[in-house]
Amino acid sequence: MNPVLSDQSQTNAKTSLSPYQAEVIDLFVHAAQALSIPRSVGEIYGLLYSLREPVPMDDVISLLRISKGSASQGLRWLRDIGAVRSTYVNGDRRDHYVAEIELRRLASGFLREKVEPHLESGGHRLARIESLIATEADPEFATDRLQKLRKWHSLIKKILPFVRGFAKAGE
Amino acid sequence: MNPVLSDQSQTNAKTSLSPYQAEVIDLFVHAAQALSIPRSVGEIYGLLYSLREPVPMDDVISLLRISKGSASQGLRWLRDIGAVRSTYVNGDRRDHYVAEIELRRLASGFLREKVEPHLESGGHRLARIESLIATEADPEFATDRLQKLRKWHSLIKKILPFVRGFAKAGE
DNA sequence: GAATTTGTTCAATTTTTCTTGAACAGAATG
DNA sequence: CATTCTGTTCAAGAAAAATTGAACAAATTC
Repeated sequence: MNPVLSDQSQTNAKTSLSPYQAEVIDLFVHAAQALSIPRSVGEIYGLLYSLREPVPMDDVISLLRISKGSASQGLRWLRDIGAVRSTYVNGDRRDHYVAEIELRRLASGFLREKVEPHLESGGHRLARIESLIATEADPEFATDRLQKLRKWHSLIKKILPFVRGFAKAGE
Repeated sequence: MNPVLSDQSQTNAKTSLSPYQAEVIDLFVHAAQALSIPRSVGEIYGLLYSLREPVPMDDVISLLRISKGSASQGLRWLRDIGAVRSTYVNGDRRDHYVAEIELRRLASGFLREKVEPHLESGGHRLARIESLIATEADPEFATDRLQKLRKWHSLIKKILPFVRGFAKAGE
């Protein structure tokens, strides 16, 4: 029998992964690297993705052999973007986590938390650039470039809701 | 007169930025950080974006005060995704660089070089996961999750051309 | 064809980011 | 109310990524 799925009491955390699980985790670790997301975050999400049942942080720690700190921070990161949610499990006071598997949720949480703030600050920077154009030797050229930047900025803002919508349509 | 735009011979590289240029560079440095692109790459692109005339690598080095190695690697990175192109300048045998300012080009070069390879390798990983499902204790559940991964994969592949198209439409 | 100019490469270093684990705070238990 | 359990925080250490600069190769000049 697969040791990962065997019955274990609350005090004996699970400690080994099936080959299938290892491969799923590997997939998410690579995806995380592609998006410059910490490896441990990819591992945790991959683990939860491979599991049917909610698991407590202790299992995340023992199965992935990562530290308590990493597990706690990684789960927080995932909760913040809505990629993971915690669930009540009868008779166990610890939080138990499950992966959120709707791409739409992942994408929109990621965009909201990790992309939109940058667009926000980009808007302020554009305003500052504008205020400096007057001091420039070739204000006409500078103005033209600023216009183009503004166009990019608004274009990207328009793409975001669409990406969300696409993810929704695909569910 | 703005020292950056003053006449200087080929042997006297430019050494100072206008406030406007500094601000444009700052914008791109932050954008680069958001995309996890090296700071120096953002600086170089920002500098070229702020300039009307093509400049040689020497000017990139002296204006940004970065090393020859960084400038060379950064320009290569930008050339690879098509964000920068080199231009012939009469009477000077050095390469001169200009920023490519069409968002469409930037986006599609970036997707081609930095995103698609990951999707490619993701396809292989999905196949490997499939081959391991048989060994799993709960193959039904595993199959279901694999299906969802495949859906994500193909959805993302469908979004890419669209993002390109959007960028094009906005020019 | 020697000397100079231009640009690349890569090992060493610096900087940044991630991870660890111990200390801590709050909640639950007995 | 002392003890245990659960989870967070953060300073220190480890790992990863970016930057530097010197060595090199190739092209150009004289």
